[in-house]
Amino acid sequence: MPGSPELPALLAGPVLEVAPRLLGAVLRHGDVVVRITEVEAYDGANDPGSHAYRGRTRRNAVMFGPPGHLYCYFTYGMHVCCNVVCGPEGTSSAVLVRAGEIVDGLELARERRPRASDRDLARGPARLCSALGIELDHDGTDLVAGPVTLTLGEPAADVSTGPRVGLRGAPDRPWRFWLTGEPTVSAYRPAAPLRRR
DNA sequence: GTTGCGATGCGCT
DNA sequence: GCGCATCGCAACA
Repeated sequence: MPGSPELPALLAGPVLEVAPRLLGAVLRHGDVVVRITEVEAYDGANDPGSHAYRGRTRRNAVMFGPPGHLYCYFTYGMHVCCNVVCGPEGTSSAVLVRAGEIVDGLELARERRPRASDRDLARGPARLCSALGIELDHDGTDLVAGPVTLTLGEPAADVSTGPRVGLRGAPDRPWRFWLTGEPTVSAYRPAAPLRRR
């Protein structure tokens, strides 16, 4: 099922305007469909918290490309997280998809995450990718053509904002957005200091 | 609900 | 080598 052809134009605006527009949008991969409930904005070269802050590398190359593509990365030795690339081509901003509600394909999502409650199936960026079956191979996916597709809805009516989760290197900016009152929004954890081994 | 900590491997300095 | 846009589990409140 292809996405809407006007998606890239809708995502080409400033990241702080695009990020809240993704709340309530629908991310689909095969039979599993997620309604996005929580995101974070990353402002490319201007943002010490962004993977693109120190310039282009092989890993972050997709962030520098056109909007409407998926940037996937591997972290903590075992997890995949995904972002929606936004802003005009040549800039490097993106929106991390942090959490969502499964709205279709519940059985398959449960198979992929057998120990999670339904509320936790896509509560957290790595959990969301796991439930959707998104892997590193999906880095660079065109979100109109698929296999992963994004469909925007109407702008959300009740949006909350706060500091981003788990960053050590960046000053706190209120660039996390979520649907107020949603039970599927991930619990806030401030960045933890390093522990000795 | 909270806090503490180990798992795990790649990207980058 | 060091650090990481995390998670699941155990223990506690």
